[in-house]
Amino acid sequence: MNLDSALPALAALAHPTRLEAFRLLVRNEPEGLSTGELVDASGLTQSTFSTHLAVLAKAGLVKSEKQGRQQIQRANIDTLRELMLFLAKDCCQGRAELCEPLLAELTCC
Amino acid sequence: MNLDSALPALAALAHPTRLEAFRLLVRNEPEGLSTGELVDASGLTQSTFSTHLAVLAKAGLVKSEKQGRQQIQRANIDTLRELMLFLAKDCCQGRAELCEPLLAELTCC
DNA sequence: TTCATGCATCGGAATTATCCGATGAGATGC
DNA sequence: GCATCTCATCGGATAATTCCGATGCATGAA
Repeated sequence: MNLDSALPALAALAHPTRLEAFRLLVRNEPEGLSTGELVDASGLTQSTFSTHLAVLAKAGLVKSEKQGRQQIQRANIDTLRELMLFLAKDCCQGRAELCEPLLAELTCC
Repeated sequence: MNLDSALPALAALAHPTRLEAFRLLVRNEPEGLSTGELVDASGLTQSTFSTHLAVLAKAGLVKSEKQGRQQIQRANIDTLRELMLFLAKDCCQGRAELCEPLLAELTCC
């Protein structure tokens, strides 16, 4: 993950509909949810939500898979991990004291 | 950090100029940099960069302090930590196996 | 074959973001 | 007082985002 791949990921998450959808998918790992279920949860139109989903997919945060005539969506935790590593990297280089509290709180969960 | 505070933070970082400025401030902790130095690094107009800085400040990612007639900007690592915790929380609840690789890579730095 | 379902994509309208130059406010130096 | 420096804010132009209904394209059922 570099600047060019972190920016689309951040932009994808910087929208209430997309952030909610992504978190919903994370909570539904590893089964995933169909696009229709996500549409219902969003309260938006099917076409509108479809474009949001495309943004998440283009950023690598969501992977989809055909299943009959449904499209099953799954969160890509690897991309989330890489994004967090990218954000944390600058803090940690040469000054671990900045990231230690972060690690302390992360390990508790 | 909840959804309403995470969204402005994500939106603030989802712009090349702001992400670069924030990372530059993180690397310059804890001294900080003046607004003018950040403007020079951005290559943008002073007024344009000032609005970007206001976005970062409003999201709580940057704190500023007067020093003479300069404004010293500093990264707020607490907000970054809270944002990362917010993003990681959903992965970890009930399924530590999703976040373990993340922690493993974070502890190495 | 025919019909219905699930989803992506197109066209267009409304909103928002981004950028710049110009101006204003506060602090410092002469 | 007066000029200068540093930065925030205003107006306005351009570009991007967001949203919806309509359409198209598969898949599965009748």
